[in-house]
Amino acid sequence: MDAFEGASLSARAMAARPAPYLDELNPAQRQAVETMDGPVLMLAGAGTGKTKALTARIVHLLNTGRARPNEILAVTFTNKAAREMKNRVGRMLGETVEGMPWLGTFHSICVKLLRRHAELICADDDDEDGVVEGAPSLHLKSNFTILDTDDQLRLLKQLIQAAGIDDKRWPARQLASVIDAWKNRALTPDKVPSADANAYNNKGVELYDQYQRRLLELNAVDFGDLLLHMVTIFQQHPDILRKYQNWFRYIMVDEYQDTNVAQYLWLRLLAQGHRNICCVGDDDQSIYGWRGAEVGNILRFEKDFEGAHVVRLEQNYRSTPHILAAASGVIRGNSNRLGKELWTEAEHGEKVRLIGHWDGEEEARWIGEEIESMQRGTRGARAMGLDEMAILVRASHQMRAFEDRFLTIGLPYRVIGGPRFYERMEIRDAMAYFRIVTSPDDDLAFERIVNTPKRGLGDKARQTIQMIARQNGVSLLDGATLAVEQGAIKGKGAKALGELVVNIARWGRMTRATVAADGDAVVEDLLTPQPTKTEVSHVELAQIILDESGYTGMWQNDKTPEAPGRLENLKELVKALESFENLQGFLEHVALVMDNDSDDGGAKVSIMTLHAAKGLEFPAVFLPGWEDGLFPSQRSMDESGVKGLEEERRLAYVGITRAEEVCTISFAGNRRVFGQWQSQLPSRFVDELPEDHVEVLTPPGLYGGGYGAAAPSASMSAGVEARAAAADGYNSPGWKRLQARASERPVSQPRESKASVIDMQAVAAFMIGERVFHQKFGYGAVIDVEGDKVEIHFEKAGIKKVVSRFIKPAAEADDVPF
DNA sequence: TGGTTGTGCATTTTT
DNA sequence: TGCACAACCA
Repeated sequence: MDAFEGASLSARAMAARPAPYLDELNPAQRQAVETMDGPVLMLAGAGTGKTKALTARIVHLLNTGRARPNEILAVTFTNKAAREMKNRVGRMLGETVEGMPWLGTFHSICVKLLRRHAELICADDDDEDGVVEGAPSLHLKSNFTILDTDDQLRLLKQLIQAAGIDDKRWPARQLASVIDAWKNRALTPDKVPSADANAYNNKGVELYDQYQRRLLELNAVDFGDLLLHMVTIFQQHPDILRKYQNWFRYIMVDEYQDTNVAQYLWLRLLAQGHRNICCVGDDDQSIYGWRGAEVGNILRFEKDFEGAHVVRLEQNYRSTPHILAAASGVIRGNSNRLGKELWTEAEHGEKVRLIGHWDGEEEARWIGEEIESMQRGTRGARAMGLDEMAILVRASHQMRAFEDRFLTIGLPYRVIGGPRFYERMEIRDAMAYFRIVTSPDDDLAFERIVNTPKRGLGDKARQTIQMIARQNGVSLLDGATLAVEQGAIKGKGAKALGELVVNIARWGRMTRATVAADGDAVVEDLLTPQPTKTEVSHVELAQIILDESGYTGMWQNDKTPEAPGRLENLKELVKALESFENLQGFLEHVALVMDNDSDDGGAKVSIMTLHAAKGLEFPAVFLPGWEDGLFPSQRSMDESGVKGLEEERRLAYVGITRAEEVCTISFAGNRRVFGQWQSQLPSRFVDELPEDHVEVLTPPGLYGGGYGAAAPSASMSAGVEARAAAADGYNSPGWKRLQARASERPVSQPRESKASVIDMQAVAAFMIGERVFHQKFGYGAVIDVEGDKVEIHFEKAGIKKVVSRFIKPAAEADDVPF
């Protein structure tokens, strides 16, 4: 079956004349839709109807007969966005959406393409004259498996060990991220610039090379390869590139600000011919710099594609003026922008609300109650449903506080973007079973399941299998068979392994039987007698595999609290099989298609990270945890400096602009970090909120009432006055002044408070260069002061960041000069 | 082999 | 604080 075949809706779409969808657009949107030839950059702010415009453009292309559905390449970043766009196109056309095979994520499209050309990826392919001795040159095969992060780590770990590198000092995940970054920048091992060569203890490139070779041996690719391989193929095979350039007559890219170098190259190669490329994006919403996205791509679009039309979408249909103004105020702090001013016709609306809390738990408690009262309609103009509210956090560990709280008060919630369904351990185990059954060469799958459930096969047994397999040049599964036959493995393990091998072979036969039955054997079925034993559907077979292998049993006997959930997931997995023809088809699609959108009814509050919230909108949004170090994240600032800070600010912008009616920002004075209580300063972004559009709320509990003793722990129990002081400092309009004072005051001052009392005002009482003493780290010199955190170069312990109340001026600690 | 205990470290963000 | 991994013991 060729994906290039025409699609059913094309004929009708092309015949259609009227274009009612155009009437629904505003002038800017309409311009973006009707500028059909040549490069177009649609600069679309948050909530300006860019998806609508993009969809209309697709429909218009079809409607005017400029392209057939399968000649349009439309790329999104998430499966969800792709699905949504398909649905919208279908709705606009009043047709089903089967006909847009090239609407999808970068990854899903590249999988399709790469399966057609996999054999072009090989080792040592440019050497014509016999280089390889003995070893046949390796080619990728079209049935390659896609490595997930876990497999990738396992593989790298093996390589690191083989290279004799101390895994503790250079963990595999570090190598993984180095390689990942290279792939994002479209750097194959031979192209890694020498400036990067010292990455990973100078062994980075070498290991990268070995890793790629190993992947080829395993007939596998990782996420980055999907794109990178396609770029390589396009670069090395102009004829193939030309074929696709001609085929994809129109190219559309959503969220262009998030493209990395590899994606950018890929797109540029494809668009080179006709240059009918339309990119949509918002430089202010570029929040994936950390995984290689280059805001530069959107900033230099006009240079890349000369004569590009730039259309600005600036009318916002989503939020109230106050919310919009607050977001604009924050994003104004960034310097490198294309510049857009969003405006709205909406008039009324609440100001953005700001509230400070004593600690993270109180914050969760307050938000919980606020949600309940909004639900009842006691607060604000109308009663809201739970699914109209969302809590957006910076880092996923912040979710815990809310989950705890909501569980105790019985507030239904849903966490979006947790570990994806197919990434869960049990799902991957089950998939590994399916994989080894359908393709016995899959060594990764074999490794994963040999001893799951426990079969008494430990490290030694596995090494033996490895060895035998390598000696005979066969797969691990065959190696295991040999090992059993030769008696290389003894005892319980041998028996269990023997059974496993036999079972896998048997299931494999059953699979092939079901494939045949599902296939085109209708006529033959009438002629040949029914194959008696093979009358199982692939769904039943999957169940049989899981049951007979003992995998289901393993979880049934497991008494940990997660076990029932895992069994539930397995059931779901088996159910998901129903929509596929056979196991093989399922395996090909699952990794890229399945997500955990389990819409198990009932209105629920959504909890998610800011990243996961991009593209979504909610009437009411809570943005907790606006504290320096948490948001903006310390790490982001440490690693990428101003660039990092600007990305954090864009994240703040994304957060605020998710809100339609009510936006509530909050921060806590104290937070538990690694089980330690730490005092926090409000985020610098809080200061950047324009005062006229913000209402500062007073937290409950300030006047003695409210929540009783919320003292976080005995040692830190601060007593009423400190608490009141904290709350007062933050929530009277003085919160801004307090911060100003703190930052103006890197001067050494005698501090009055004792360390046992939390005093918000006791911040930053040290001077840069001052010699200080710390109980644990000893003596050191102050390098930097930031809020109440002081960065110190300790003589013994190196550079550390310490909360100021844990250090003393060196003179106080010890008068003896050094 | 497999289970247990102990240590050290960690929290961004994900197709 | 809690998880992951390593060393240890049965």
